[in-house]
Amino acid sequence: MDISQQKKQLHQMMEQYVLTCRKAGLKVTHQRTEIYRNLLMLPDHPTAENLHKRLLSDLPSISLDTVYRTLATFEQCGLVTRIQTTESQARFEAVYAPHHHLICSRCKKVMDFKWPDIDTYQVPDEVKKWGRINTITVVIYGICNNCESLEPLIN
Amino acid sequence: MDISQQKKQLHQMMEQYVLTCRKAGLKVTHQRTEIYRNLLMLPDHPTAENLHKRLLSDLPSISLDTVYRTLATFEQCGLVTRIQTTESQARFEAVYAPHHHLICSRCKKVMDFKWPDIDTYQVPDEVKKWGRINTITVVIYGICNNCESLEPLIN
DNA sequence: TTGACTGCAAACGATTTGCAATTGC
DNA sequence: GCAATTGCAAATCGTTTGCAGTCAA
Repeated sequence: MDISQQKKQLHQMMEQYVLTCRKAGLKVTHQRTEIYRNLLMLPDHPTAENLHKRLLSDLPSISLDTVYRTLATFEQCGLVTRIQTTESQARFEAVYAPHHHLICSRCKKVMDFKWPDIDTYQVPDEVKKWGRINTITVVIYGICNNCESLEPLIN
Repeated sequence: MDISQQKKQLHQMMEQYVLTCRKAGLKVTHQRTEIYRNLLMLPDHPTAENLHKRLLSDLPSISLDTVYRTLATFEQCGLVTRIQTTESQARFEAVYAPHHHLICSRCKKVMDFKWPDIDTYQVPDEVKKWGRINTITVVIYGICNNCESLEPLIN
């Protein structure tokens, strides 16, 4: 995808965001808009703190609690997802398409990947009997190439 | 599996636990043993607090920080796994066999299920290129039958 | 104009830590 | 006996909340 097309898509997502806010009765504030745009432009699963630090250059007075509050609000109206992790800090991402996560056990970075086939596979019977299934997410743990080359296994 | 066989298996796991502690240079204390036994006997993915409350009947003086400390120690030597959740409290389970999780979005209860076939499926190329894969975990979100029958969707 | 939203500071819940007493090896 | 482990209390971290001023609609 070329740059101009990316811009177009970003623009569409931002318009969609405004509509979603309107529908939910939320005011479209400067802070909220920048938080959402930042999540879209740098889709690297930041923590609330990460996000806050990045936003300070554009919004020098934005407070960390606004970031927390906004993420909680966005989560409720389905604009943002809280990612499952074993870390103590929560990570967030803008909702855009079903996907799965690759997590590096060393650097903790989360990478997205698509696995459309997963939905075509038959889940075990015990799962079907358990209840109504909503989403199937795959989380793969491993060591990313970068970490593998940086840190030797035995030192 | 009948009761006597279950007892036998529990016994084996406890013996294995002692060996793992020895190998890791950990002392086999009363508290550690009871924490591990409790995790094995009630494999319901408790939080540290859940676990602490249950242990109080057998060990009236055990402190919550010991439970936390012990779980962290067990995690490091591979006896226990910290489960990925979006909740603020961490959940734990004794490590015994590869499996996946069914999480009810309403009651938050976690159920285990096996899906041995998952390992035979081909992961996407981008995953193979990312690095060295360790474990593949599937997390399915949905509503369990119990919650579905208890709470109506619209009220 | 007005209620929703923000920044501030203070509270909160979950988890971790320093320390002296205790216990397994 | 000695180092590792525990219980206690206090500290810490991430997150949430009450409040008074501010801003989008």
